[in-house]
Amino acid sequence: MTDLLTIGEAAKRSGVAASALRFYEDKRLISSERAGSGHRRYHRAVLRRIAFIVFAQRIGLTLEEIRGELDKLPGDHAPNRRDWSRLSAGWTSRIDERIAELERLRAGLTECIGCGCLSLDRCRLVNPGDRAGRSGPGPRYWVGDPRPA
Amino acid sequence: MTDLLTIGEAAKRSGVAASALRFYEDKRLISSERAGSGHRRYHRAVLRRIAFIVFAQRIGLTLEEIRGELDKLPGDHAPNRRDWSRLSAGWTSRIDERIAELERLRAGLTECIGCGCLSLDRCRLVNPGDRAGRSGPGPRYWVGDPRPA
DNA sequence: CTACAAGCTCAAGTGAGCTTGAAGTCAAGT
DNA sequence: ACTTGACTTCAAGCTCACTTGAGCTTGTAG
Repeated sequence: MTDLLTIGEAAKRSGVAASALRFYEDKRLISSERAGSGHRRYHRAVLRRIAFIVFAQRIGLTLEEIRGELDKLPGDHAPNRRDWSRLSAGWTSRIDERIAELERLRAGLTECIGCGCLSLDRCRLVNPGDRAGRSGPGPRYWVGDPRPA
Repeated sequence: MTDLLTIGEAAKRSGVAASALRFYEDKRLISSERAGSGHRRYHRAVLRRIAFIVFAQRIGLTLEEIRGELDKLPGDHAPNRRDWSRLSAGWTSRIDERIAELERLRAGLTECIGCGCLSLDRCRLVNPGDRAGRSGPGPRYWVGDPRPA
């Protein structure tokens, strides 16, 4: 047992399917070396990278965005504590905004739904301004959001 | 100006695209009558229904689930305050769970990322148990989640 | 009467994030 | 030598929530 992992081992340890790991590699979120056979060999460090990816996904980042973050990691040394935490610096506000929205929605459950104000043009809970962003279910351009060119 | 809306008016008032309204109708989330011409005519009440849909989506329900909720509305009278609020009864806990997760994630930003514990098999922040559900980005069966039969 | 905007249907396309299948290679055990 | 299982690539498939386009009809303003 060296400290290089096969894709199966990496999948098992991370809980992420091998097919997903190949997909991530294809999208340049992770990288591997190859054994003589052509089989992937992962450094143990890939596990932390994968953890970071899963973490970031839960927060709501797309793989594209996550790749952008990972690209900021230094290439000259193995990323340390500070390197990782720098990446997540901006996330707190993102989380805070989402929590704030959920709290407003929760308040609306008792205050707003069913009352006369549940109306898209009048109720601040579901007004178009709040519908920007992509944190809802499914990949869609939020109603009222201009599509990217 | 009767109290029946064309699809264009409904779209404008709700902020939801006409194509989406047709799509919702196709999926039986809303309904319309037809003018002699075959054009859709919506009752004003559809606006509240649409508001409910948008609201529920922000909370993280799929259209399928939303349809299930809407089906619970009484057919014998126009839904009133109580009818609507009954629907959202179970949502509070759903929101609370999601908020709790986001708070844990936020805590992890300062405590956990970059430290030795950012490891998928050890860190409670990103462990597989927390990865169930569909509240993240994109339609996917969360890693480790069994696919529905 | 003529534009032209708005509506219709139906099929196909989009995007994210994967999974699945086909067809083949490689490594280990019996 | 043979089987089994893990791996490879590449293309195609899948879900969700829509949007877009083609081709046609309807409604309205001048």
